[in-house]
Amino acid sequence: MSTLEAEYRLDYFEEEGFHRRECSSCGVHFWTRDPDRTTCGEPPCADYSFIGDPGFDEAYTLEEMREAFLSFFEDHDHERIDPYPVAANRWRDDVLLTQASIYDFQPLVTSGKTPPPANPLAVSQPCIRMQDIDNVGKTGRHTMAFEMMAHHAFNVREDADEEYAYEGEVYWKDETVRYCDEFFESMGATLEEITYIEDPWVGGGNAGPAIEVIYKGAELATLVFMCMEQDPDGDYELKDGNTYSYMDTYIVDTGYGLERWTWMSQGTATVYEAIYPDAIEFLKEHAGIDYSEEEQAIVNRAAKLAGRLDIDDVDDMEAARGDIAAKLDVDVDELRDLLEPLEDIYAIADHSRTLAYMFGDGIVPSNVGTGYLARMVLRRTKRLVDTVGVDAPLDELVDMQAERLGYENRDTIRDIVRTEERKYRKTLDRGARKVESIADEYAGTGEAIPTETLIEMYDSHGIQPDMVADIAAERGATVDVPDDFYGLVADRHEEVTDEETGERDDRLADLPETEKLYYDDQDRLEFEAVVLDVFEVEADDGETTDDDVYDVVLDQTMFYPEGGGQPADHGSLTAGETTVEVTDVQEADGVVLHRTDGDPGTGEFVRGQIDGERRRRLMRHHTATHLIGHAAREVLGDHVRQAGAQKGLDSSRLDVRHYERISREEVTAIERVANDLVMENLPVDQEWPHRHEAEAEHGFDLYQGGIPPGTNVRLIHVGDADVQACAGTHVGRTGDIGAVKVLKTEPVQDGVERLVFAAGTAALEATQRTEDALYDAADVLDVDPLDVPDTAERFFQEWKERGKEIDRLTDELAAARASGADDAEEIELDGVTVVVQRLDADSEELRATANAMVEEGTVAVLGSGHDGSAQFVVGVPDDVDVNAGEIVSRLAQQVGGGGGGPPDFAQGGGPDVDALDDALEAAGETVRSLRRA
RNA sequence: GGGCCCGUAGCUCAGUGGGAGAGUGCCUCCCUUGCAAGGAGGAUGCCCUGGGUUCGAAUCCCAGCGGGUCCA
Repeated sequence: MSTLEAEYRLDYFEEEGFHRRECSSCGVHFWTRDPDRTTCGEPPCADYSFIGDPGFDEAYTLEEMREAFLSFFEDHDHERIDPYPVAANRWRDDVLLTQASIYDFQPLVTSGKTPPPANPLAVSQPCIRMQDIDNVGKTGRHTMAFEMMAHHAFNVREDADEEYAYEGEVYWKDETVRYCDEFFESMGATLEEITYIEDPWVGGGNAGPAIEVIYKGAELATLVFMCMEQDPDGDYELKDGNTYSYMDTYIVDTGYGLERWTWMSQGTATVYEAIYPDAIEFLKEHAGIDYSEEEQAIVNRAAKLAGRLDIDDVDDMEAARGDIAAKLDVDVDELRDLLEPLEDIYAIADHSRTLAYMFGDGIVPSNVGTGYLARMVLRRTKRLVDTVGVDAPLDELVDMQAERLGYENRDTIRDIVRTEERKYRKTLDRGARKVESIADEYAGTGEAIPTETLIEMYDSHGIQPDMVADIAAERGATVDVPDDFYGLVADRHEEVTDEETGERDDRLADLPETEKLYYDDQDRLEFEAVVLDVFEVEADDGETTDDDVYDVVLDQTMFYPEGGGQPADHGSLTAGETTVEVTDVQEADGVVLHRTDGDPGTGEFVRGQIDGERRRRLMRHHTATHLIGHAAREVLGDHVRQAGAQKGLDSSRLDVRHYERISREEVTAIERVANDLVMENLPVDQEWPHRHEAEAEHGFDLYQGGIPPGTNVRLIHVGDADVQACAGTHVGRTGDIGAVKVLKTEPVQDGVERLVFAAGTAALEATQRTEDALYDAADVLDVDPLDVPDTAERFFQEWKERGKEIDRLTDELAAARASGADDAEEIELDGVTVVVQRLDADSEELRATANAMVEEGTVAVLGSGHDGSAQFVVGVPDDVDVNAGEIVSRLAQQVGGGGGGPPDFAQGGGPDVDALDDALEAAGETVRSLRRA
C-alpha cells in the first residue's frame, strides 16, 4: 500500500522555492514560500486576518470578481462556458442539486463517453448545499447558495486502450497550481502568506490528490486531481478505507468560492455583507435593526473570531459563543441579543438567493425531490422572516435576488413564492387548531403532551415541536421535547430496501449493435435482414413454458424498441415459408431483441413487416406529446418541464411540473394551441447535430425526457415552434396527427400534473366515447344532451326533496301506528304497556315507529321480515327499568344473529326470517323475565 | 419513490359497529339599540366514490378519487 505523498512533489513547487512543512497545531502537511511558517493557516489553527484588512488590492463586487476570474482564465487559453442549472437531477439521477462545478460533467464527460463543452474550460457554477443550512448566518462564512468558480481540464492517458470522447493531456498538476498562484498574484495577494495543504480527496467512487489553498485564514480554493477509481484490487488505500487504482481519464477539478474571494477583497465582518450588501441593508431597515457604533464594533470583533465556528449542533454554538464573549469581555446574553437578529437576516438573504436559483431554474415546490427541498427552504425562510420581523413580503425578497441573478421568469417566481406561502399559511392554521385542541385536552391534567403526539404532529402535519410548545404554553399545557426528537422521527421512516439484480446473457455482449433503420425513413414498414442469433426465452420461474417464446437478434431492423416512453413496434418476420409474430421489442446495449412466437432460424434471411396501424398511432401520439408539451409551456409558463411521459395507442400522457392544478380554461387553451400547430401542418424534421452546438443553440430545455449519451444528439424540430432531443418515431408533418384532444388532467404528486390526451383516430374515438356517455345519460333522462347538466341538477334536487318527504311521512306513519296499533299484542306489566308488533318495513320505519311509541310511554318491541332478514327494534321509555339491549340480544339470538345498543333503544336482527314470529311470540315472556331479574 | 394523517352542515371540527352532532355562519322572532352583544325557534347532510365483512357501516377491511405532511 502506498500513500499519495509523492503526488504532491511538484516541479512547480520546486522551481518556486516552496517548502513542505507539517502544521505544528494539527499535523497536516502543507507547502509554503515562507520558510519560517509553522502552522497551516486554516482555522482553527489560525484566525481570519483579513477582516477590516482586505487581502487583495481592490474591493470587488460579486459580479466583478466573477468577471475577473473568468476573464483571467480566458486570457490563459480557457473557454468560458455558461453555468448549468442548480437542479442537477435534470441531467443525472443520482443527485438532486448541483453542489460543485464538476457535477456539470458527471457522469458522461468524466467517464469519457461524452466530450466536454470545451477543454480546458472555465465556469462560475451556481451551487446549493443543503447540508450547510444550519451554519448559514451563524458562522459568517457559510452560504447555502454559492457560485463555484472553476477551471477544468479533461485528460486521457496516452497508453489508454479504450476509445474516449477526448484524448491526450491538456494540463495537469503543475499548471493547475501555477494558474492558482498567478490568479492570486493578479489580485494583488501576498504570495508568501498562501499555504497549499495536502488533502487527498475521495468521493463518489473516485479519488485523487487534492490541495486546499489557504490565504489569511480563509480557504479560497480547492484543487482536486481526480485520477483514481475505487478498485478492490487497487494499490492505494485512502482515507475512506477503500482501495483505489488509476483510471484512463484524469481530470483537473478546481473550485474557487466566488463569495469567499469577494469577501477577501472587501474584508467585511461577514461574507454576507460583501456579497449582497443591498439585500442586507434592505433587510436591516425593514426589520428595524440599527446598531450604535459601539455595538457594531462588538459585532465586527466577534465576526473575526467566528471563523472557528463550525456548528454541528446547538451545543457547539453556545460553547463557541461563550468563548467569543469571554475574549471580547462582553456578556454572553448581550452578545447573543446583538448577533441573533443579524444571523437571521444573513440567513434570510442567503435563503432568498437559494430560492431565486431554484425557482429561476424551474424547480417547482413539491412533496418530492428538489421540489421538497425548495419547500423546506421556503418555509424556513418564512419562519426566519417572521421571527426577526421583516415587514416586506417574501416574494419581494426572493425577487430582489432573482433580479440580481438576471432571471427572466421573475413573475412566475413571485407567483410560485406567493402560492407556496399561502399553502404554508394554511398548513400552519390547520396545525395550530389541531395543537390547540390537543393542548386543551392536556391543559388540566398536569400531564405533558406525549412525545408520540409530537412526532405525529410533525410527521403527519408538519408542525415543529417548538410551535407545539408555544401554543401549549398559551393554553397551560406542558411539552417535553426529547433531545433526539428528529432521530425519533427518522425511526418512523426506517425503510426496507429491496433490491433486485438482473442478469444479462453473456452471449448478448458478443453480438454487434443492431443497425437501426427506423430513423432513415420513418414511414417505411418493410425491410430485410439476417438473423444473427436466437435466444429461447424461459418463463420467470426458470421453467420452459408450453408456448414457444424467442428473442431474435437481426443485423438491422425497422422495429422500434420500447424506449423514451414509446412502446415497441409489433409485426412479423418471414423466412421462406415460416412467419413469426413479433409481440415485443427491447434494446439491450445497442442490441435489439425481437420477441417472437417462433424460431426463424439463425443465419436465415428474413423479411420484416411492421404493424402499420400501430406504428402510425404511436407516431401520432409521440409527435402530439411534443405539441402538448409546447402548448402547456405556452399556456402555463416557461417553468413547465416534462416530468415523465408514456405514449400509447389509445391515449398518451405527459407529466409536467407545475405548481397548481390545471384549470378547465387552461386545458382548452392548451388544446387550442396544440391543434393550431396541427392545422399549420408544420414539417417535423430530425437532425443529428453535435451536442454542444445543440446545447449552445437551444439550451438544456432540449432534454425534456432525460439526457442521452454520445457526441451527437438527435433533435426533433416541429417547424420553428418546438425542438427536443428525442429518440422516438414521428410523423412527417403535424397535419398527419389529425387532431389532439386532452382527455383529463390529474395530479400525480404535488408540483406535477398529468395531461392525458389522444391523437388522431384515438382523439376521435375518445371524443365519441364521452359523447356516447352523454347521449346515453340524455336518453335516460329523456332530454336533449345539452340539457343534461340542468336536468341532472333538477333531478338531484328533487331526489333530495323526496328523501326529506319520505322521512316526514315515515314519522307521521309511525305516530299513527303508535296511537292505534291494530294487530299489536299489548302486555301490561306493572302498569307499563309493552307493545309487541310485527310490521314488515325497513329499519328506518321501525325506528321511527318505536320512537313514536316510546313518546307515548310504552315499551316497543318491533320485528320485521323485510329484505330477507329478520330485524328488531326495541325502545324503552326513560322511566321504565328494562334494558332494551338485552331484549334485542335475546330476540336476535333466536333468528341466528345479534344486536345491541344503548339501554333505552336497541336494534338487532338475524338471517332466519322463519323464526321471526316465534321469537316475537315469546317476546312478552322475555321482557317479563328480564324485568324480574 | 416510500411512510404517515385526513375527507361528516357554507366554514372549523367532534363522533370508533346500533337512533347524524357541536361551535360558527345563515333565516325568523324577541329583548335591547354600545361594537365579533343577549334570548327563543328554524333550515341546512348521497357522513368523498365503489366493493367487501356484518342482522346492521359515517364508524371495520380493500380499491379508487381528493387534500395534507414527513423522509430519501
